[in-house]
Amino acid sequence: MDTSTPAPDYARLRQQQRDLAAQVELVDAFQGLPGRIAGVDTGFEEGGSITRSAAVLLDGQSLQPLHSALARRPTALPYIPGLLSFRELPAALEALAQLPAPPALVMVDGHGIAHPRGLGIAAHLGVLTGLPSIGIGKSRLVGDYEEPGPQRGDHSPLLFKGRQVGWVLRSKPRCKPLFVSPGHRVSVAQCLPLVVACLAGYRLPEPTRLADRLASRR
DNA sequence: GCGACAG
DNA sequence: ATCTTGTCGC
Repeated sequence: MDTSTPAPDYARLRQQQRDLAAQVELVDAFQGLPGRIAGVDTGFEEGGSITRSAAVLLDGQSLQPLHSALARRPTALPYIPGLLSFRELPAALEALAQLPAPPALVMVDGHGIAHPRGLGIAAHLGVLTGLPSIGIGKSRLVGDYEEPGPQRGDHSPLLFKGRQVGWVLRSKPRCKPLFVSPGHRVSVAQCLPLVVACLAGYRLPEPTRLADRLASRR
């Protein structure tokens, strides 16, 4: 008999993204710096057959890690640009749910609304959990922009289909810029200062940097 | 048809 | 994302 998994219906997944994108809220759910911030990132083991997600909870003021969690799952889908969230979200949500306390904001490695259909992994995670979220991409998926200045903090708007979907941020001198976009319940204007406030001398903001260490390296 | 394309 | 050590430059 055939024990293989049925072929994923990519057209269905894309339609699901359009439906969920309609639920994204780009209005700030809080003011100032949240007391607890979570960072989420995903890596792979065994040549890609195992998906490994990490979630780290940090104190929003000191940026010190309070707790961390790991989740492993058999990889269900291949990597397809634009459909990344369906591949990484199952494990990422599991890791996030293992944290002892819910964060007031989640920073995810990947894009927010800077996506072909407005639902990058950070936006997808935000809509499913109801939590405010921000996407931190390390390279461009969609949008046009001017190269930001060389100083830490220099930035320029990321434009897509006639509107601003995020920012391109020089988080560290001599390093490639970061692509910052809101996920859910955070405004385009506020996602930038929130990420800048989490920078601690590295290219990636602390939440995502710490989650990356657990999901990939160590 | 051709080029682009998160992790 | 992952396979992989040392090495050049700031």
